[in-house]
Parts: sequence; structure tokens; C-alpha cells
Amino acid sequence: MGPESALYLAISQVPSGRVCTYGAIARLAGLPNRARWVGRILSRLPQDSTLPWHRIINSQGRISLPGERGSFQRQRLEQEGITFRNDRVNLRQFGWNLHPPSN
DNA sequence: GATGTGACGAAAG
DNA sequence: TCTTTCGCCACAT
Repeated sequence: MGPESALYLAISQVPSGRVCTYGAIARLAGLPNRARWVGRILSRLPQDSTLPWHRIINSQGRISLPGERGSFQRQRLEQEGITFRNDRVNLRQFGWNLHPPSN
């Protein structure tokens, strides 16, 4: 299984109503220190993708997408019950598998 | 090769 | 809690 497949699998396993950071999802995909790589892949995702890309946010609990796209992502998250306070998500409440065992 | 740029992250102050 | 700084890596110029 290539690294991209592992990435898609990891993202698909983030439950509704939870979020995961770029760095954490990279680790789950077996590629630590590759948060930027995750962002690059997601930026090229087809618009009709069923992947829950909106559940991936940065380590500060903030949405990395600018402008209209960012608003859309936030809307998707709020739709799942995730609340924002000053443009920020409480990772302790909504974060999922942020520090998984290295194995 | 050098440089700049991203849906990034962590540490320092 | 901010902002800065640096590490990181694929890609375009």
C-alpha cells in the first residue's frame, strides 16, 4: 500500500464530530514530519471526493484554508456539532487520535 | 542549483 | 496567547 493510500485510509477513519491535525494524520499514515505533504495532497483532492477532508485542521485548532473555502470547511464542521471559539476548535474536546502510539 | 511558496509544526520569547 | 523563527518537504520558477 502506497503512502497516499495510507493517507486516504487514515482520513477516512476520522469520525464525524471529531477533527484531526495534519501532523497527526501524517503520523497515522506512517509518515511523521510530513504535515505539509498532507496539506498538499488535500489541496489537490477532487471536489467530488467523499473523503472527510474538512476534519483535518492545523495543530493550533484553526482552519488553514483561506477565504470562502475556509468558511465552507467551518460550516461542514459545525454541521457535525463541532463548535468554534474565536475561529478556533478545542482540540482537547474534539481532537481525535492526536498522539497515537508509534508502534 | 538557488529560491520562493504552501490546507504544517514546534519551540522560544 | 500572540508573533517570530526555524525545521520540514514537494514543486514551480
